[in-house]
Amino acid sequence: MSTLVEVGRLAGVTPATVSNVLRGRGRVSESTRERVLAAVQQLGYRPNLNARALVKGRPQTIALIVSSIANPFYPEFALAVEQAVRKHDYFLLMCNTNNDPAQETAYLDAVGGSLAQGVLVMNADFLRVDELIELRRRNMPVVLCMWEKPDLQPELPCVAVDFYQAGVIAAEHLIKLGHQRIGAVVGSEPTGNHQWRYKGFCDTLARAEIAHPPEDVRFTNDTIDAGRNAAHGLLAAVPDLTAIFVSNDLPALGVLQAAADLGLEVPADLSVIGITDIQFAHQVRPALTTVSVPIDEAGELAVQLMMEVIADGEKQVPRMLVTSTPQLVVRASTGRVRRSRD
Amino acid sequence: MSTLVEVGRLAGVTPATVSNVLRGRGRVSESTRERVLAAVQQLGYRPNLNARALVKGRPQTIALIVSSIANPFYPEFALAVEQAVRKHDYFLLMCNTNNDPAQETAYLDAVGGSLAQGVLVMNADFLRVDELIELRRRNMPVVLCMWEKPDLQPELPCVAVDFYQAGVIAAEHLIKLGHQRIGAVVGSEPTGNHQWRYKGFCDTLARAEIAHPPEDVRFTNDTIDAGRNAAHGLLAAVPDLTAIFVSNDLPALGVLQAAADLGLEVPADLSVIGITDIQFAHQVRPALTTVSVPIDEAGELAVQLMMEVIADGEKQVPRMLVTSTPQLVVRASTGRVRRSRD
DNA sequence: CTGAAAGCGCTAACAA
DNA sequence: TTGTTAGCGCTTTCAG
Repeated sequence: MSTLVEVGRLAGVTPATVSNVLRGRGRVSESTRERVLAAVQQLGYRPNLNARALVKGRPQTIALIVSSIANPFYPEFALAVEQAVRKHDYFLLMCNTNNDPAQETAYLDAVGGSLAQGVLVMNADFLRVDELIELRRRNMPVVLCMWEKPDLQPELPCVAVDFYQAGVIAAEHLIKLGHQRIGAVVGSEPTGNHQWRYKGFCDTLARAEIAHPPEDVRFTNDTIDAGRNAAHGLLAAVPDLTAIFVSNDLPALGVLQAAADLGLEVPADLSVIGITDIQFAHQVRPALTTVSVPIDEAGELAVQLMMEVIADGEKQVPRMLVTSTPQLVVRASTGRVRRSRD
Repeated sequence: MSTLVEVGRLAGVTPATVSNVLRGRGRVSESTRERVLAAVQQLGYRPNLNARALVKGRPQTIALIVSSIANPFYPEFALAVEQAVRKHDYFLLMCNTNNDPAQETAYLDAVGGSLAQGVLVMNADFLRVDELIELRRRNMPVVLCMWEKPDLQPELPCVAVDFYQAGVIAAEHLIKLGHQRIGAVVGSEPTGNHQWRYKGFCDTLARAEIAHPPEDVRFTNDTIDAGRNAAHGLLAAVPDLTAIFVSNDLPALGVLQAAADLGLEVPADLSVIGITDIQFAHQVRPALTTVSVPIDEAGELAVQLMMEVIADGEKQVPRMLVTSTPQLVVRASTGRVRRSRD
């Protein structure tokens, strides 16, 4: 690993000059520039990013904290974020807390130790928000990535997706198809992450004067297996459901499986709709009808907001960027009510 | 962001002493230790990792280069790597080249500029291996993560998975079920990444004296869509296939879809087997029979090898760590030959 | 247009 | 047991 002074020595100039030609600062004569560039080439010089980060006070790194990359939604988002971050010449540090508070603390400490210039946080739920606010107080830029409630500004800058509206859209679709008894599988606690989606769904049903008694809903986890189990329970308890609203695609895939297990035809016997539109949604059979959320856009906005926050420095006023509205994507898992099951 | 000197000032000692208590080096009296710790607490001090990296010559960061995190296999592996890396107190830098040479070069340059202490490379294929060897010559530890040919040592240290054997296992399973005309969908060029898997398959067929003419194979890409299209073509051209070997789970999922499209019952009309056992393999219906490769183990071995290489310093002898053998996982997509299709 | 010098925050001898 | 010193590789005034 050669250094600036070695390059300088080879080119017969001082390190300062090398630094200048390398970043196009200061006026340098054509001849020295060429000599320097040649030396750089010859030595295969690469600037030491740590040294640079040290003198600049902050590294060219943004951390993305997610609870688990195992959920296929996160990689999709992480990819979007990474691309966006690269456009601004930053690097992405992946931080999987894996729902482990110890990991999370370790990451936050490291980031606080200027391992990164800012933190993008995916699942504010799984993190002790206090720690984030604490971090922010230390002038560490923090941006929340997937705030689910656009009409409620959290204490930190965030990118919001209108998941309430996604719930509304899903419900409207089902209602329009003539469904009158619609079950729900929610991939979180009643007061958890998915509550707004469910609320959008419920409010819409109420507006259409469609009954939705408490036994028609199951609260569970955000996984395929959980979705399948919940659907089994739900369908056993309430056999005359003709449709199920699921708060996320992953459990929706599980509901689809439960239908298959029970010999139910989708959508003839049962319609299923999810939310998010992860890649796999259109790769299962029957392909999943869902309400797509703008993942890439959210990633880009998050990074954009991060850049603003970084630029603003001290006066980090909490701010919210809202993505475009989720969109209905009709595929094969929803259809008109045809007949009641026997 | 407070610094060592500030902490020292508050505790009435010099930065060196603070450094010592913080890392348990040198003998420090109990009383000063306590005073220092209190000061650290009070100021919320976090060591500046850049400064540390600079003086130590290398940061606590390992880079993982993958061609695209969009392929669901990579996140699974990335997760495993991240966990392993954390166990050694390193951080993981995610580097998605996205099959873009410019990105790749940018990453490699950055890593060369000591953004990371070592590089884990997922898809040696997509990278100009020369660049990696060049990097290694600069004393940058490089480890290849998923070498497919255990009996051929590449020029760099690597973790190998016996994919040839995986092909053998898949073929044996199909043969044992009585299949005599077995098609193949390979998710790479004939000389690409998946060639060894396919070779294992072919050799096994030959050993069993089962014919496998060239028209029974399709070479395509490693995606669901590609698998589906290839299967459509294959089944149209060779209708009397009773089973299809697929070199990876993703295209195997596509083959399953093609079967559904064509009204073929799996496995009654057609058996399908994949390789890898990604999470989704058991979450589609019919669940995919596959040959599982030890993803977590590969991740751990890769990191372990990386630690060795880092410790060894100069004398980086190329070395290979081989994971345990892939295992047959029988699910619902393969079965005995029942009848020929009409 | 180029050089000299200081300093980012930390660690690691070596002194005291 | 603690302090002093030097320096990691780079950027950035400020002089020349």
